[in-house]
Amino acid sequence: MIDFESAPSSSGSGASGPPRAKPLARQWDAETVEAFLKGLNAKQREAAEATDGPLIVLAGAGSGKTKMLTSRIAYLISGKNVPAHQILAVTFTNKAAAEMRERVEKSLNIAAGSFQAPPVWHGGPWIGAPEIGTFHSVCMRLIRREMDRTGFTKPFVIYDDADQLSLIKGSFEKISLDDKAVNPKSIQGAINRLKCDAVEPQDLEPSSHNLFEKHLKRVYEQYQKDLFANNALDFGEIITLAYRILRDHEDVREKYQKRWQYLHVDEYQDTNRAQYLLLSQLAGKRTGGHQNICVVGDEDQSIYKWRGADIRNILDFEQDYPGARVVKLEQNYRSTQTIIKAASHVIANNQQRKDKTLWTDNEEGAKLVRAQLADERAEAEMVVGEIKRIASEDERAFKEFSIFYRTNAQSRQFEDVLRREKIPYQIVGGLRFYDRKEIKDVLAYLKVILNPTDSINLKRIINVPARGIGKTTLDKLETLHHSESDSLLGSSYWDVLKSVAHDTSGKTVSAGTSKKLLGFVQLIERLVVEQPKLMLSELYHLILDETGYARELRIEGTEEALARIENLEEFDNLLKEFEEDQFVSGASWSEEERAARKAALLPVFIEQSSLVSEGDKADPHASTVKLMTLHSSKGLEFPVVFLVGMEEGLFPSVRPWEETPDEDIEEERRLCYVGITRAREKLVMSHVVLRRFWGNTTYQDPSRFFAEIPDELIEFRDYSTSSRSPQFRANVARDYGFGAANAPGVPKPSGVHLDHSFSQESSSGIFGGGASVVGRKIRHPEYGRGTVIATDGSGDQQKITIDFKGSFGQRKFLLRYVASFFE
DNA sequence: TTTAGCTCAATTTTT
DNA sequence: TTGAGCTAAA
Repeated sequence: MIDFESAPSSSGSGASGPPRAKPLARQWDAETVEAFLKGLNAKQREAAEATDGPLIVLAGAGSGKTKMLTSRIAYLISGKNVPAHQILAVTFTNKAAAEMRERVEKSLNIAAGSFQAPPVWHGGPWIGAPEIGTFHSVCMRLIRREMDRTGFTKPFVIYDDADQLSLIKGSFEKISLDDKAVNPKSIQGAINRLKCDAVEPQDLEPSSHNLFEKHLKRVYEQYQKDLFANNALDFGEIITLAYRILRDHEDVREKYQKRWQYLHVDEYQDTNRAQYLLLSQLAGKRTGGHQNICVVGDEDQSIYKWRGADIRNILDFEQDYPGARVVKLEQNYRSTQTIIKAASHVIANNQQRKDKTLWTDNEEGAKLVRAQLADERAEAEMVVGEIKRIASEDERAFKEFSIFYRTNAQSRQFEDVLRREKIPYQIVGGLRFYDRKEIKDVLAYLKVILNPTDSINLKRIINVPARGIGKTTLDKLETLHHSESDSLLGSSYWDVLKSVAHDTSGKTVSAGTSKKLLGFVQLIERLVVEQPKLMLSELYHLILDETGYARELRIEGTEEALARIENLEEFDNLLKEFEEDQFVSGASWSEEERAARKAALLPVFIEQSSLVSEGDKADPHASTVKLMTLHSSKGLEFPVVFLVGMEEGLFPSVRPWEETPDEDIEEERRLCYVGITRAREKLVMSHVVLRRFWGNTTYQDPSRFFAEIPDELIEFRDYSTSSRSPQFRANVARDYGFGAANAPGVPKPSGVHLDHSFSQESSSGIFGGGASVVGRKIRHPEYGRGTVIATDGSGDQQKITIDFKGSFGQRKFLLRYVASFFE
């Protein structure tokens, strides 16, 4: 391993060393340096120049924080003569990282791509480039550099959520835990939450009467072993492993504290506990860090609590880093005054926030619109109608419009109408390209070729396409595998598979079956041999040919199969593009260098594919209307925004059977704030009277967030009486036994429409007589076992507090909804 | 071994 | 309503 502390700061790379990005040997005169800072406002400039010591920048929506960050990095390099490689900047998305990299390069006026890590990376530094990447990519690089501290040896795979769930189900079997006793998905959720909090299995102390927690600890322990045995990491583990390396090895920690002298963290409000601890290892006082840490965030845009983001990280920064400088960026350059005022009024209802007031010099702009529609069909018609109208009246391109919804399920209505009207649209987010079945299948082949120890991907493809290896055979293999690993031989699933395939005695499986297995084993072995000789796309074609994957789909011939073939072709393009990227400007490379690059194609591609999201590629310039969830909208902006489904229960989202804590409502409110502040000029918010959910129909109240916007900023348009669809009428008639003529004025059942059988059963009141339920045990389908520790309210509104111990803690429920869960 | 029908569950998803 | 995952029949 190359010691990068003593590496020369000029490009004195050894004869056979890796190619390096060109060092920034340029001299910067004061005038040029000043030019970097000139475009900033006073606050932005203050933040950019406060380079030493802890700094927190509270950056409101649209306040130019990326501009500030990139100028700051450019200033560090040019004005402060900080070697570029001593600068680290972490973001959450690849897109944000790419943008930052690009903009720093641009302001330093150096060729785009100079900051790209060399594709073939041998563990040394690339002098002259700041390290800009996502938490996950930065941690992966660290882990790879320090691989000898981890026990991992081979190229590892990164398991996504689906892979993780499969592995967890396997862990259940290994410890003979019935997946009906606890739901593997809730265990998965709990494990991931624990990882976000950097809690390891040995830290858990399950109380003796809490079954869920006991199971959790056992599964978590086994799961960690299984991950290791598969040479696999999950997303949470990438962060926690990097953290543990730094925490447990002083020399490594010191090395990185020296290496990265200036830390930058974007979207700090979304960091979780593990990420927080990781940063403390690099910068913290207690760990001997330099404390040159600049975090940028907006507590009002923290919308990932449910994924472990800990809002305290941003709220408590000043305590964590005493003497921290605080700079607020409050001027918004994006939206009209009306939009900013509305957003500020909404967010002012939150308790958990810092004192920060967004303002703008922009013009007042049009009033917001609140539109009430009869049902979701009418809502979609209205939105698309408005898009057409505004597009022609204001001469706007379709790319200037966007539709935000709370849940993905809402997109369908809009898609239907957009398609009918032949308006080009694009769904941002949604199902990732890499999550499609056929892509996961071919990726699984690639991953297995790289790392046959990876049992999850091996099992995925062992009978895909169908080659006559059925459940019975798989069960036998599984049993063998378990007993083998018990005997500490440490054989992988792949080893077991090979030995069974070569066993023609007919003892374990029939001769016919072992022949089929052998066919598969030889296929993989052939591919493993061919891999280093081939370009990635050639290998891919070989896989498709040898397995007959595409052939099968072509024979199937259904529309779905054809779509899959298209995706496989798209994947081919992607591979070719990737190859070209890896070989740009490679004319002068030696044969060895070329061979090394070729061999590295597969591992580099695999890792990259595991760490990218669809959103990274969504083309903002394509002239299409963009549809996305509110979560995906963060960081984007559009001239015209439609915020749909603004109804109680849907947005803010509420689970009717459970009391919603204020914190959750606050998070929904932040989501609303994010949505509103995406709009530059026009914002239309809509809600419907009647909405169909999973087959049944409910009356919807308008979202409480409307009430938080002052009347003078918003115009109300009621389309619900004129736009009633036949479906609407039919539903009202069916559900309420009267014609639609009465409907709009009808006394609305408040809140959510209840399922009659359910509410009747519970109101008959097994516990209605006032008998205390405190101390009773309950088994909740989602949270497992718990004990009632308190009640309040009475009658229909009686609530109980249940302590689930473990990671779910105490939760409040309406008694009538959980009455049937008592043991 | 495959597949047709059944049950069950169902926010948000940067990596 | 939709989809995934599982059991019972071909």
